[in-house]
Amino acid sequence: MARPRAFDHSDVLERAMQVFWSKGYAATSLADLTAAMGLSKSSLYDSFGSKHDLFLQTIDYYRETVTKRMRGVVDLQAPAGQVITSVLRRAVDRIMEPDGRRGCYLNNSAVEVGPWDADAAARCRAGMALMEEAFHQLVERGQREGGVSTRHDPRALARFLNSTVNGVMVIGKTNPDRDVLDDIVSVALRALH
Amino acid sequence: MARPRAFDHSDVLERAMQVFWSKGYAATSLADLTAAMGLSKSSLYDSFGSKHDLFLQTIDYYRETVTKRMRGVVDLQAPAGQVITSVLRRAVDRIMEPDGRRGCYLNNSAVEVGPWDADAAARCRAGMALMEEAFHQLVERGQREGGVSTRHDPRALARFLNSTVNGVMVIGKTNPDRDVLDDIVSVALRALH
DNA sequence: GAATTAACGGACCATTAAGTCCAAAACCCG
DNA sequence: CGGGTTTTGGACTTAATGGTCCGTTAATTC
Repeated sequence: MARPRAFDHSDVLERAMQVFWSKGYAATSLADLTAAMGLSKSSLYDSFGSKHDLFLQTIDYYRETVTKRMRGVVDLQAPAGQVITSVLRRAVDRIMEPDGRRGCYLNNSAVEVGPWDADAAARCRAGMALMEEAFHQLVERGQREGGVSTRHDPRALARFLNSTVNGVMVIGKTNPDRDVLDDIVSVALRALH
Repeated sequence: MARPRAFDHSDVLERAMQVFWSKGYAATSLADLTAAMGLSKSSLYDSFGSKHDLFLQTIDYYRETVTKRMRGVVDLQAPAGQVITSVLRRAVDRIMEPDGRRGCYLNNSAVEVGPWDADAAARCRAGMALMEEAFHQLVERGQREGGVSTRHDPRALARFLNSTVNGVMVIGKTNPDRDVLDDIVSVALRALH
């Protein structure tokens, strides 16, 4: 009866996110977006509303993908202490990759746009909460298994780990030096064991 | 013979920095700047070159004031371990103040503008290095005095502390909850002692 | 093949931004 | 007072930007 959707919605959303991620919200123009998404301006407005609406949708999209990935990590069979270690180490690895020093999307967005964009800020906060929650589950399991020190409240450790990841992201953004980031992670991990 | 400068250069620079700090670079318009600085557009361009030049100068200015403050902190008579503790705690206090959740100026600027502004990024990196250096001196002294664990290299601890401060800033920006920040600092301090 | 809907191209608009320029005014000091 | 400077106000330019609109084209189903 009619023409079906010719482009994959979440694929296009993903590409929009990549642009915002690389350039930031304000520095991204509609021309950048249409180029990256392979969409005409009219289609963009038809499907996503506006630049700002699109931006909010990319944050939601990011949160969902991260949620999925984190769920996979939390459900891993390995001892939770080791899982936490490898999560931190992989964060460092990713920063050292060519396109990795863009930092964390939630982090970037919250910093750039938070002060004047309550909608975006709320979404970022929700995303951060999910990260903390994932760490929380890992820490609880780690403490039961014995791989993680019980000197601290699991909630406190989860918050600390979340903060550490974000700290690494920020430091890595200004100074992507492997030795520096490894030092940070080493000390942080010491606090867990 | 002639009219002396009618405004205080660094005072005006300070105000410009406050605006950039609160709104970010891109979201700050010339109108915002002239209003806050109490200067006409012509004077602004005469004295500072351009919006972008002005921005770079505010980063330099910030670095200098922070350097001074940090030097004062490093030279404090109290045991270095206690000084470090109070530095972290004060960071949390400042975030809880009404205008404190703006985060760290270097941090914000690096995140927002770093990807496309090499000049600003370099200045931010230099500022971060100064912070790390201050922590380094404190840690070394703390280890000599016995208040800081010698299990880690002083450089590694300095980097860790610097990262922790930045992590706290970012978390505090998205979720300014005192309990969360206190948890982070408590765990981090445990790693030192 | 006709009806229906998705997507495009691109002209068009309104707004706002940064930046320039210059004549007038405010100011200080000899 | 008057000469030399600083600072101002505001008109003006230039160049993007986000956003709207609509006629056209393409794809799909009945």
